[in-house]
Amino acid sequence: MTTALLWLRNDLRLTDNPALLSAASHDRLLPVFVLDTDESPALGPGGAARWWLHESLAALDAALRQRGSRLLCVRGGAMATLVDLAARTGATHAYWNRRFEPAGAETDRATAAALRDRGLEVTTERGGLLFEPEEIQRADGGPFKVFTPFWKTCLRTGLGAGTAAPPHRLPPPPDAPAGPAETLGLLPRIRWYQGMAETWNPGEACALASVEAFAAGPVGLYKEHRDTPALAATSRLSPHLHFGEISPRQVLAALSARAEAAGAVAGQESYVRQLGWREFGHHLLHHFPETVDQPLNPRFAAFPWRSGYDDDLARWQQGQTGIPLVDAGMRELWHTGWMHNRVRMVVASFLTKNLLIPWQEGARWFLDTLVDADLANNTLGWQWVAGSGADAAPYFRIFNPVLQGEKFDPDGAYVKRWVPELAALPPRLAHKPWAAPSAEQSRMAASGYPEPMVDLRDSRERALAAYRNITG
DNA sequence: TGAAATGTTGGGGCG
DNA sequence: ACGCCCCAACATTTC
Repeated sequence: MTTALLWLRNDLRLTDNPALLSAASHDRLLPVFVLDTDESPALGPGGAARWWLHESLAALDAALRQRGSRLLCVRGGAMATLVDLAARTGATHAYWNRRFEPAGAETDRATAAALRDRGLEVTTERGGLLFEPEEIQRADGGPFKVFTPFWKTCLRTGLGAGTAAPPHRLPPPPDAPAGPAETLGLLPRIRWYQGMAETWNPGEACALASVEAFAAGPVGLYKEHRDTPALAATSRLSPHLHFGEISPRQVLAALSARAEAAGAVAGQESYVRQLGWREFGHHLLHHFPETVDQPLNPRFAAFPWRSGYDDDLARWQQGQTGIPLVDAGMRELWHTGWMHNRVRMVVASFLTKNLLIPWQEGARWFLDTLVDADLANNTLGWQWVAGSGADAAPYFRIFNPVLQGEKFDPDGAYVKRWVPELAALPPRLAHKPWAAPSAEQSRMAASGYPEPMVDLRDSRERALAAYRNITG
């Protein structure tokens, strides 16, 4: 008689889950999720992600129950919890899929050692990346810092194929206390997540439905429409991927299954390249863990960020900057827990360049408000925009939110959706309400829409001057 | 996965 | 017909 612990973390799915498949060969199986109280709160799930996590765990529990199993959710130190559960259930084996965030990987090493000390056989399986961070290296063995050669190496290595079907039936759980998702206390008392609940359906079943829907149509126009935030042209898979409700291998498989029907080679390539950025983010975080809050480029340690910016930071967070595209993005984020990627770049550029507020503040806000809050992707994105990271945009690449708006939201549909104060403006003026006739301006002022908090030209010049400070 | 300034070219209006 | 100027359109450079 053997009993296995299956430690689930960012792999909340039954399909293509290597650890689950291996663990299912035992007589008894206890799937467990631990909300790790030893983890630094800054690295744990933020508010929006906690809502998602709750829903996803509940969905996973339901799916497990259909197969004769169930999920145990526990709050506590991860290592102590697993050691305790092993003792209480007489577990002989433990399984999990590897994860790659520095703190998590360290916890995993310590936990594996502790369980092995107590006589368990511990097996870790391939995690939710196409390539584990050490699998891709430069010819000299070092890590990549530039995306294109990284991605070429990935493509040359081969993206792999084949995903595992979910088991029909799972071994029954050993005697153990019940622990539904509610015991984790992830949901806030105030129902601020209403907008998220209206926008998203967490859980594996919905992840699978989303990828099928995307593969069946929108991916064909992805290359053309991916930068148009008013359209539903992107996959919206980021939170599903973050929690591992679907693996990137499954995404690739779904795309290639539909490839000929959709006739969408260019769109697919362009989309798969985005999965490549996800791989690259994890590669970088693994090799440069300090970049979570330190600039990868050491020159930026001396950057003259402003101080005493709390009020300005709050206006950015609340979508009250007076710049339509920035405010629309920040309000979309607050309401839905998500923001279109083109707009993420614009709001990030505005915070770091036009407001000279450290990118770490923006990164922290995103981690707290995004349902797809992912340490690797978020760190890469913010350092990229700030110009301090790997393969970064040169610092002087400063987005002009008016031009970006006119280019990617030409009729103003996106900004009007999230900033209703702008509804009456003609498309020509939707991204620069300050140029509207004065009667229209006073109407907007009455609706509460603010004047721009900075002059875009002056603040651009100020940013360039600050940049010259550190480049000498 | 930038924007703005500066340079170049060529068509057309006009004396 | 010709030269001149203007300026849009595009290309290049700079930040």
